[in-house]
Amino acid sequence: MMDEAAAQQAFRSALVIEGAESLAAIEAEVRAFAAPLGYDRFVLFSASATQDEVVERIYWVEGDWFGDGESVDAETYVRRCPVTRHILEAREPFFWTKTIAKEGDLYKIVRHPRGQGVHGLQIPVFGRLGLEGAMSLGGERIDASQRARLALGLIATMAFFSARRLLEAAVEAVGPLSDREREVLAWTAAGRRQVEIAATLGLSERTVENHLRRIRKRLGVATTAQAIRVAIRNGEIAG
Amino acid sequence: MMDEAAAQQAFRSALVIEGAESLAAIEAEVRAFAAPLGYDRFVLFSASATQDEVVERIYWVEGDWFGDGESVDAETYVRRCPVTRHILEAREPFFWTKTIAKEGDLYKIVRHPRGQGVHGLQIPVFGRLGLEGAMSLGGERIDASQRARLALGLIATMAFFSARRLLEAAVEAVGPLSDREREVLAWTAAGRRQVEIAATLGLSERTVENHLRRIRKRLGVATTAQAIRVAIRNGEIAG
DNA sequence: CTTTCGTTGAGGGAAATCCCTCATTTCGCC
DNA sequence: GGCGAAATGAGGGATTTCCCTCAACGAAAG
Repeated sequence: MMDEAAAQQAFRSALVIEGAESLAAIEAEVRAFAAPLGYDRFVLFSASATQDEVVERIYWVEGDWFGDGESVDAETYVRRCPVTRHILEAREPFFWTKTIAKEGDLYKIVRHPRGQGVHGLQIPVFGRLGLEGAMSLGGERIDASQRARLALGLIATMAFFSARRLLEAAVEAVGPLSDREREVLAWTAAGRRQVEIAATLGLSERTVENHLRRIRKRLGVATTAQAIRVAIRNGEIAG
Repeated sequence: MMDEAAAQQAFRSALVIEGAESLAAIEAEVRAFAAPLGYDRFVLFSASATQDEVVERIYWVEGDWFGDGESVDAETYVRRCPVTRHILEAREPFFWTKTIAKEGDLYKIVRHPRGQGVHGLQIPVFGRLGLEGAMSLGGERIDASQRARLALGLIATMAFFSARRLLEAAVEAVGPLSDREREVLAWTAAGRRQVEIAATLGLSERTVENHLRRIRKRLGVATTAQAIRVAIRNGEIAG
């Protein structure tokens, strides 16, 4: 059970993670903090609520998630795990339990995991565009206290943003849209009007309008509404 | 400066706030936790990047935010404060400083507030729909350490969700769309204009327009472009 | 050093959307 | 039978978006 020192350690770890300069450093810190609480399986990934594929990109996967002898790879496992899909409806971190039944694995969202099997904590990470990522931690004898939930929530959120900062920086500029265009479109998808976006970004209405026209042209669509869908499909903006 | 006991207290307070049954209880807990850190001014409100008004509803305002003798009410103050608007661009909690210059108050976003004037910490709160609220804390001699930032971030996030739970009883009833509405929206997402959809479905332009308005209302969004994203997110239409 | 590209901004006008209210019909339900 | 919700449609006006062209500036690329 988390004590005073652990509470202090949570903030210390969060700061270390925030300033981390490599994914390995993040992993090490998370591992070190979570191990005493009984967690020894980790998954960290970016996500979006876009239809089928919840999981966008997996940053880190570690530990014995599948029962031994399973032949599925980590990626497939994460993507099809029902617990992963549940973050679509989740508004906050939640515990889950996997029990092995005769018909196969049975996953359940629970308030207080106990008993046999693998238990875990799934932490959705929200940002300006809604669901942006998540972290899942698991183990067989975990600290499932409310305090652990809060502390791991803090750690996981920091880990996600920090990992994304490190990993997505190099990969940026993939799509045909420029940064500015993506920004304008993201705000449009968020429901803001041209004049509002202009105010927010410190531009003239004209410029925002010009950006949007350019966006439509680039995406080869007729209307802005369609541009939203195409952009989401292409991963240009978050779903 | 936050010590071990304070770290422990942060989690304890967060849990108290999570389980609070009245706004007063939340306020008391936040006050109690923040006071030792030098914070004695508070604002808690729901916000949205999808409306013209950033601030939607103010849950709690307390403390001497304006210099004495000011005649503006709290609401007006919060709504027009430049720091408040900055949460639109923020991705994480940030410190700010208000210095009193001859030409009026000068607000600045800073990393380490110091010196004369009122300092504060603004904490944006994100949820499934992106920016959903924020909390601002201020004082004249505040603990602006990184650890305090994390702890107050935790407290503020919890305070917001808890306050909203109490005050916005049956909000967020994102009702499902009717078949016809879904059909109209699907065509819209496909890039068709209202008049084209009317022709395709054998309706009048008016009806298509009325359907779209109803859709926006149901999804609780401001523009059709936003409706596309929200509908995709909810699985109403294909992404 | 020239060209390209991204970003910014504008004029002028056409087209489309959005907003309010009101009304009719159909359909399932108690 | 009456009641509410969905679907349909309209009037009339206010906003907003969209389209075309033109132009300047800086940075990066050739």
